[in-house]
Amino acid sequence: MNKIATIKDIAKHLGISIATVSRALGNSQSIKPETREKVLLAAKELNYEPNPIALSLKANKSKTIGVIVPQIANAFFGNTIEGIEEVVWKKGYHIMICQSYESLEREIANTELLSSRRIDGLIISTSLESTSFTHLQKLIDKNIPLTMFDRIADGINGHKVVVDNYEGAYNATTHLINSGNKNIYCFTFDDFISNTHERLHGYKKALEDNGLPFLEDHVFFTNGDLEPIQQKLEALFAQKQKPDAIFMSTDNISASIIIALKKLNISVPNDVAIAGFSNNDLDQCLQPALTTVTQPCFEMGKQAASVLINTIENKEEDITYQNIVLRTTLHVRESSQRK
Amino acid sequence: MNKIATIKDIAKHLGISIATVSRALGNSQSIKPETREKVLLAAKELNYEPNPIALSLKANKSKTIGVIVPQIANAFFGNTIEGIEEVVWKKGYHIMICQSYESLEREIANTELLSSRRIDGLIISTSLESTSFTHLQKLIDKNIPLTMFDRIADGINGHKVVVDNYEGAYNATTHLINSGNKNIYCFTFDDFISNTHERLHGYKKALEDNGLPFLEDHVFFTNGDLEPIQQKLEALFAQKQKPDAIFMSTDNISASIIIALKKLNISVPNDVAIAGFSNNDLDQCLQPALTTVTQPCFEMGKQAASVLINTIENKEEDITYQNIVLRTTLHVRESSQRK
DNA sequence: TTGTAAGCGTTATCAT
DNA sequence: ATGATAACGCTTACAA
Repeated sequence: MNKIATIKDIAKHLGISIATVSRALGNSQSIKPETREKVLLAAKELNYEPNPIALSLKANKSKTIGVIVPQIANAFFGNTIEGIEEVVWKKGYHIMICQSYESLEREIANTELLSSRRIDGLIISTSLESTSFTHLQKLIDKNIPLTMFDRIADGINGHKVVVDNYEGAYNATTHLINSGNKNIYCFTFDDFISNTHERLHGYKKALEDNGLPFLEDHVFFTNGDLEPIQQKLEALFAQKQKPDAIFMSTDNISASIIIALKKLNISVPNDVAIAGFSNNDLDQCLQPALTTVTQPCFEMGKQAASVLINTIENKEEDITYQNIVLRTTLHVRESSQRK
Repeated sequence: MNKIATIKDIAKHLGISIATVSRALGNSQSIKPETREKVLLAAKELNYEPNPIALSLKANKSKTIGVIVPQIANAFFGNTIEGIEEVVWKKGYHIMICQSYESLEREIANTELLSSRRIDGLIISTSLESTSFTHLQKLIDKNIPLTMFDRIADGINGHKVVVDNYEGAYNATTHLINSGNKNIYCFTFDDFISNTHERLHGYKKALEDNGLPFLEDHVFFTNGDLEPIQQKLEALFAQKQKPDAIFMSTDNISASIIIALKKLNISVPNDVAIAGFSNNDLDQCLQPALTTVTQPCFEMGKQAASVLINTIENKEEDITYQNIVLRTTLHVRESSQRK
């Protein structure tokens, strides 16, 4: 059993003071080169590793950034976290990841836990249940800086990193229209969460700009669960006036729609054209007829972490919160032209 | 700006000693109930939150468990981490997640970083490059307990949580044989990594038990990248003696094979039957002809965390390392019967 | 029942 | 250039 040495051990070993050891190990000028040499050597010999916990206590900084996402196993968030990590490790920080599982209650619990763990900052994508944000406000009151990404809280002071959801939805819908579709449905989550709100807006505007009517009953609100989506599709395709196309507002919804269409034996794009937000590699590969709007998750994570760490390290200055908007990419894999 | 109070603040506020506050806040018996009341009240008023960093320094425990996996965004590891988290948070610990990206170098760097961060234990699934495990041995020498899961290092002292890879492979291969297939290929990673080693073994044994020959050239070693897999398949199906079926040894390989077959216009199960390891929901849904061996990721994570925390909290006793083997599930979605 | 003080590992402010 | 000491927040003998 190899106990990790402390500066105290080194001091004792060398018969000098701990202060001198500390200076030798740090960047201090006021240290005789030879002493430094000696200390460095002893440190290596004794297996010294600085104790970050002691440093944290001293500096009142944890060098830890909290991350709260709905679910890691979701590819979108998984990839974003990779981006966060890339930046964070490089800057000597580490991350503590929590999952809200789309529950506001757990999100609040996580926020409090992270705060009590003395994180230096928080990166969050709020849960679908989160309509009130007092837990985030509390954090800000404690002077813990914040980056929100993807799903953001408008009234809250913090960095905001999002993609241009409006544009993505607009482009996808426009693509469907240009492919000759007129009777276009929208499957989305709701009109309150920041990102789906914008996407619904993009869908509407694309219709309008192309002289197509926006019909309330063409918007179906869903959390992405397969069952209700399948039922809704079944009902829609039982009508005499069937959908030409569907704009899918989220990852989950896209996945469920693809599966449901398969189960219902509705062929894409022969029976219906589909386009929408999706970051899942597999359905890109398996569905050549699917046009997807993909988000730069990795880049998003990098930006989110980058602005946050900047703020953390320059706390003395006035904080100016960044509003970063990234572009989505429209992947057209095969014409969705109706026959 | 709401500074978080310390016990010192409370003591000053109440005009009593720090020690008394500490006792009131803890489980000490030797404290007058009224004093405790007073302290608790003041703590609430002043916004007191215990500082885990100070506690760590005192107790020489970080209440932190390190987790190293190849990649979070991979559904298998994402789900496992969810299981780990479930247990860990409940026990008052938290996790620090690192990714090796299948690189031994990064795995070593991560191990050292986590160790210097004073983790209380490590949960790891080693990278595909990891054939030497001195970095893990170093950890054990530092008395940091270890759980390995999925991909394990045989010679290393630590808990091991795996699925019955042999059985899973045996069942999948047997299923292919029972469906009337004789000329069965195996696509696998290698014969050294613990899990794929066992899977190859299961494949062989199933052939043997059914009186089929094992042919070296029927085993294709691949890291799961699409390109080489597609080329190999193209070559195989250009032969006069085409494959009847393919046993796929890993998640990635399964995904790439499905995509490649699609691109090559080889139909499943008409042209070829396939079965293998896969934990991706999507391909389960999209490929009714695919028979999959799924692993209980979530359960695996729970077990991994559970045995580790037990060891951490009972360090005084002799450590007995657990060897936990979970069962896989064979999902047969449609007969892979050859026509 | 309460207070005093040492200690966890480190840095920083004094002196020397 | 170096040493002694206080401080970070907390727990815990030891004294009172």
